[in-house]
Parts: sequence; C-alpha cells; structure tokens
Amino acid sequence: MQPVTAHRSLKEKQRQEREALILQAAEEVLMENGYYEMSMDEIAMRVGIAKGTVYLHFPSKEDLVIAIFERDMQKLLQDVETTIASGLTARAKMEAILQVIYGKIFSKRIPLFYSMHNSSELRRLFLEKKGSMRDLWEQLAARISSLLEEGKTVGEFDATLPTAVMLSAFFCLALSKNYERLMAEGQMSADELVKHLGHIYFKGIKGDHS
Amino acid sequence: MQPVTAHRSLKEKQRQEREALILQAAEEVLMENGYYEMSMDEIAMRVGIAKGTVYLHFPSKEDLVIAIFERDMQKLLQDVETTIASGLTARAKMEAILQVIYGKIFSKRIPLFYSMHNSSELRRLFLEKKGSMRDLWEQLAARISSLLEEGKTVGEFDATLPTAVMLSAFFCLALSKNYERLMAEGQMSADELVKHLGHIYFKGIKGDHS
Amino acid sequence: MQPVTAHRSLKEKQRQEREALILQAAEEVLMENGYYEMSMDEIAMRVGIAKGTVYLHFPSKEDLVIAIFERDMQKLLQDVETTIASGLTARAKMEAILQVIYGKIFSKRIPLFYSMHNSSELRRLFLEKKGSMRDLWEQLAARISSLLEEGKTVGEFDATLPTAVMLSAFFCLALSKNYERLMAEGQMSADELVKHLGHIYFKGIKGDHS
Amino acid sequence: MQPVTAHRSLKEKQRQEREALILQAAEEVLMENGYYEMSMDEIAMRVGIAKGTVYLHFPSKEDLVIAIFERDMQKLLQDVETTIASGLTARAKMEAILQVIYGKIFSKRIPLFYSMHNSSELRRLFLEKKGSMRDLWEQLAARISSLLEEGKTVGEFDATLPTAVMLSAFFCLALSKNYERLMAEGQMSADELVKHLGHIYFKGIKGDHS
DNA sequence: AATGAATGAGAGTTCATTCAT
DNA sequence: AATGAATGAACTCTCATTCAT
Repeated sequence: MQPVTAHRSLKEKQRQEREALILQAAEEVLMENGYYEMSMDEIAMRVGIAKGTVYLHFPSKEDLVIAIFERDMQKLLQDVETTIASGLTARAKMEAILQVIYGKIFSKRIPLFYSMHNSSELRRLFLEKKGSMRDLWEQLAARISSLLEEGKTVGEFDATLPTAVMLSAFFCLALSKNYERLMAEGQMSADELVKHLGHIYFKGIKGDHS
Repeated sequence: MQPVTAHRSLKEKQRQEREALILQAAEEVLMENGYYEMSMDEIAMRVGIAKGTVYLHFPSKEDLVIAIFERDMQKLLQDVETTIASGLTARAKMEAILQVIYGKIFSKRIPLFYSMHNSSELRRLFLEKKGSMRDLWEQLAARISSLLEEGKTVGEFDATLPTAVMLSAFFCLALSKNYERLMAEGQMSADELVKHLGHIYFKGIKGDHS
Repeated sequence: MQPVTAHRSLKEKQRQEREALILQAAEEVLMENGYYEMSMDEIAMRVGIAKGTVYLHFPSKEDLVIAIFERDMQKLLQDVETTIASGLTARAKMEAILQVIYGKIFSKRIPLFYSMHNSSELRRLFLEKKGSMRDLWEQLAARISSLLEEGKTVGEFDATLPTAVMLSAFFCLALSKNYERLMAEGQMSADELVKHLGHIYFKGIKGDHS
Repeated sequence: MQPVTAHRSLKEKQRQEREALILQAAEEVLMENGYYEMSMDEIAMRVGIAKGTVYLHFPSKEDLVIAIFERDMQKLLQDVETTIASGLTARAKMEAILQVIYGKIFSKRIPLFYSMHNSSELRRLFLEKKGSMRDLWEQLAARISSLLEEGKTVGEFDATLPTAVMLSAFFCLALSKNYERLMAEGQMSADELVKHLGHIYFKGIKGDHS
C-alpha cells in the first residue's frame, strides 16, 4: 500500500467517521424536535464542528434527513433479509421482524422511520422527491409482502385478506408512536407491548391451518 | 324580529361562514403541507382574503390549528357518543365507530386528527399547551376504553389484553395515513379497506364468547 | 330659531361632546402608553364608539394627537395671557405661570405637552409637519419671552442671560417628566416640588434689583 | 504570537469593528426617529450589511438599544468618576460634569441618553426590564447626589434644597433636547449655551459660603 | 478541508386606515 | 352618521445556505 493511498484511506476513514457522527447527532435532534425544529446549527454544535462542515457531507438539510432514513432503512432491510433467510415459518419470521423493529424503536435507533408513514412534513420529502428512499421502502414492502403471501399459501395467514392491507396494518402497529405513551404513562415495557400487539395482529390475520 | 337583530344575525352568520371558510382552507393546507409549511399567507390566499383578516378570527396560527382540531374532535366525540347510546353490542359499537372515522377520513373531514398521534410537531402543541384539546382527546379515549372494557366483561373481547394496548391499536389502524396509499395505489375503496382492517382488528381482539 | 337650525345645533353639540370624549380618551392613552402604543382601537373602546367614528372626527392618528396638543396648548396660552394681564411683577407672573403648568401636570391635564420638547417621536410631528402647532408654540414662547425681557428691563432678571436660554431653561424645568419620579419615589408633593424648582430657577436668573 | 491567535484576534477585531458600526448606525437612527421608527432594516442598510447580520451581534432590537445606552452610560460614568477623583471643589466638579455632558451632546455622542428621562417609550424598557441599565443609572445618580451633598456640607450649595430636586434639575438642564433648537435657530454655540445654563443652575442652587 | 460570519427570503403578527353596509 | 370587518404594508426575528478566509 503506497503512502498516498494510506493517507487517502486514513482521510477517508476520518471522513466517514465524521459523517457517522453527523448522522447520529441529526438523528437525535430529529427524534427530539421533528424536522422543522431540527436546526443545522444544533447538529453542528452537538458534533462539535462548524455548520459549514455539515454541508461538506450533505448538500442540504433535506439530503441529511434522507441519509438518516436510508441508513436506518438499509439496516432494517438487512435484518429483514437475514430473518427471511432463516428456516422459520412465515409467522415466526414476521414475529421476528416485529421484534427487530421494536428493538430498534426501543433503543431509539429508528428515530424517524415511523415518520415516513405518518408525518405530513416528511412524506413528500421521501415519496415524491428522491428515488433511493422510495426504492428502499419498496424493497422492504416487497420482502414483507412475500412473507405474508408465503404465509397465506401455507394457510398460516388468512388468504381472504389483501396482502396490501395486511402490510399496511403491520406497519401501522409496528411503527406507531403509540408506544411512547403506553410506555411512559402505562408503565408497560417494550417487551410486553410488542407481545400484545403481535398477539392482536397475528390473531387478526390468522389463517385456517395454523 | 327587529331590524337590528336581523342585521346582527346576518352579520354573525356571515362571520361564521367566513370563519368556516378559513378553517376549511387551513385544514386543507395543514393536510397537504403539515404545520410548519402551512403559511398564514397561503390560507388567506386560498380563502381570497387578506392575511390580517385571518387574525380577526384566530389570534394566532397555533389557535387556528387548535380550532381545527377541536372542531373535528367535537364532531367525532358526538358521533361516538351517539353510537354508544345505541343498543348495539360492544363490538358492533366499535365497528360503527371505525366506520364513522373512516367516513370522515374518506370525506377528508379528519384532516389532522391523526397528526395528534403521529406528528412530533403537533403533539407538544396540543398535549402540553392547551387544555381543551387534551380534554377532548381524553374524553374520546375514555369513551372507547369503556366500550372495550364492556366488551371484555361480556366476553366479546379478549380480557387478557390491556385496554390501553387495544385502544392504541384501534387508533393506529383507524387513523393511519396508510389509507391514502392503499386507496390511491391499490385501487381499493374506503369500504373495502375498513372492512378488512376491522376484520383484522376485531378478530385480533376477539374474546371467547363471541 | 328654526327647527332645522335647532336640530343642526343639537347635532353639532353632540358632535362636539363626542369629539371632546375622544380627545380625553386619546389623551389618557397617550399619557399612559406613548404615541406608538396608543392604538386607535383602544381609544374607540374607551369612548365606547366604533373605530371608524374616530376617523370621522380626526382624519388620522397624527391629527388626533395634534388636536390634543392644540387643545392643551390653547388652554395654557389662555392662562398665560390672563396671568400677563394681571398687575403683578414680571417675576410674580412667571411664578404664577409655573404654578399653572404644574397644576396642569399634577391634574394630568398636560399629558403630552412635555413630549413636544422631549420625545423624538413627536417633535417632527409638531415642528415639521403641521403649522398650527408650531404657531401656538411660538405664541407661547413669545409671550414668555416678553415677560422675561420685561423682567430684565426692570432688573428683576439677569440682563446678561440670553432670553432664549432663560426660556429653554424654564420649559426644561417646568415640563420635565422628572416630577413623576420625585413624587413617586421621594414622597414629595407637587407643591413642594414646584416651590423648590421655582426657587432654583428664579434665584438662578435673578437680576440686581429684585 | 501564533498564527491561530493572530487569526482569532483579527477576526475578533473585525467583529468589534462591525459591532461598533452597527451601534453607531443604530444610534443615529434612534436619534433621528425614536425607538419605534428605528427599523432593523434601516440600520442594516446604513451599515451596508444584511438584516440578519445585525442579529448576530444583538439578539433583539431591545438588546441593541440597551447596548447603545450602556455604552454611552459607561463612558459618561467613567468621565464623572474621573472628575470626582480630581481635587476640585464640589461646584467645580459639577461644572466639569456639565461640560462633559454637553461635550458629548455636541459631538452627538449622547444620542439617547436624554431619552431615558423623557421618552415614555423607553423608560419602561430600561427601568423595568433590564437590570444593568437601571444599575448604571443609579450609580450615576448616586455619584452626583454625593457631589451635591458634599457641596451642601461645605456651604457651596443651598442646604435647604432637597438633593433629589437638585439632581433632577441638573439632569433636566443637562440632558434636554433644547440645545438643538437654541443651537440651530439662535446661532448659539455649545460653549455659550453650557455657560449660561451653568450660570442659571449654579446660581440657583448656590449656598451661603461660596 | 474546515470554518463561521454573512446572507436574505420568508415567517407570524400588528395596526392605522378604508369602505361597504 | 356610524359601524367594524377587511385590508395590506411594515415590522421583528429565524435559519438554511453560501462563501471568503
């Protein structure tokens, strides 16, 4: 390895570390305050860099938020694919995916993911403007739709329900902000919550032979 | 009726009509753009009045949004109470309420209602600041919680599920923005959608004796 | 007197009464809040009439304030002329005028008069724009200047002082807002205050033969 | 000196220069137009910078005006303390202070100082809200009150006059806007004016042994 | 590459003034 | 004559973005 390359790769490594720090800080602020109260100043301050430096990594606030979503989405997609590759039943896979999502939510690692569904501010951002987010989202939806249809085929899930509705209901229950209220007010643990929601959902879509 | 009274009531009527127009326009903009991209200028422009006129009816942007929510909430609460007063079973009442909510959503008459649950921007606005919104919301939650517990008592609903979780799941499914995608992309009617979602939900929370 | 005339004079009388009420209310608000925080709305509200009605009497906020000043100024000018017509010495006349001014201040009947001297907001209004105020002011200044010169001639006042300076100093001491602080904090009566200020001023301008 | 330090101090120097330019422009506008007609836009325009830049230096219009006052007040307070530290008599010190104030006025370096006394708009701003202004003002008043009492003790000033009245009269004569008229219309120099006003004031408060 | 001061469009809000009733 | 709803220009302040250093 030539010195120049080594130097470059060191630089590149530092660059990527900084980018990760920016993403993490931005994620936190976005979680805490929402898109419009997430200021580039505060992100830079939390990372300990200048505001202009953020713009060396992300050309706009919008792109920064998209990058956050993409990162989360890619991680989730990986987890989902790992789960699908396992030898479990369709229902067990779906339950595992629900666990994964709630694990991320519980560890605050899906800060904005839900927002794509629910926040009017962000929907346009992701669904209308930039393609990559939409692609990732559709990949995820396709994976889970396949699972649901697999379950229908073997009779685990109710074949009379449209897959699109089952998918929507799944994301609804999995990504809602409701958990915050329940865990804050009702003194319910994340585990209990996911258990109950899974109970409702999987009983609700149960097929004849399961 | 004396002329003065007639005159006053005419004025008052015009005033209320104008206020309704503002609320409607604001509702639309809020639906389309979210709280932060809902500008008082655009609302005034859509109604065809000057920006200052909006402020004759609502002292601030915040109050305008609160008024939108209160109006929707009060209508919904009324419908819910009417339904509760009927002689139906708990499950039939819950189904009727789901229908009511989807009817409103379908006719675009619950523009922001879902937001209270889902938008990080608005939750603080309504739950922390102004009491009347929180009150209305808690009334609604109390009514539906009662229904759910009534259903549990008679065995229609699963008594092992915490009411709070059942309530959350209900609002999740009833108030999600998912319908837009499904109805736009999947060519599914509102009736079909609500039928399927109800199917999942009520099967999911079904008790032993129903 | 014909009915029409009687009717007209009644109307005219009512009109003048209303105008006086507006002036009084405006004076109060101006005293309390200053020119920019004096709102036409509040004036109308205090009088119990509509905002538009104020504009039937005074074409603008500026004109209304000018009218307040003119009224106060004319009253003061009258008092000053009455005093001048008396048979007193120049100094006694000046002392009487000082008493008159402080009487007005004490009874809150010179709300803004001082402002003409001191408020940057109002100076332009009166000295640059409208002629009548400037005329009244110059009449008053001329009367008092005459008195001062009369006093110089008979040796009551110091003939080496320029009359313009004596005049300025007189208005300074007579029209300052200082009285408020002294009377509020120092528990000093208006009578005591004017006695002390008069002592300083008249001793300060004393001539050889008094 | 390290480059970094040099760089920083250069930046800091530029920053202070810019801030001084803003203060100066704001001072001018405030002098010309008063608080309510002093617009942030015009200040920025006069300095030749963007409106937002003003807010980098002063968080609000109010704070900007307070900064103007504080700067002027601190300079005056320093001069007053220097004068007090001299070996002069009480009267000579007071005369020197009067000279200092008129020097500042003449060079337009006490733009708003008088306003604290006279403008109803600004009194509340300074005396009610922010402590530092009130503190500075009370320090100044305390210094001059001490001088006046010192003069009374040695018989230079009239011990029968309340110090508070003497203080008020002093500020009245020293800080009035009268000078503008006299110097503009009467073709009187600042020196002459202060000589005459001092003559009136010190003769007016003269004690037995001076 | 990194900085952070500077920018300026755009936000919500106020209020003197107008005018249809 | 009297009203008061409507107007819209002007205000203060914010913040994503740019760019000279």
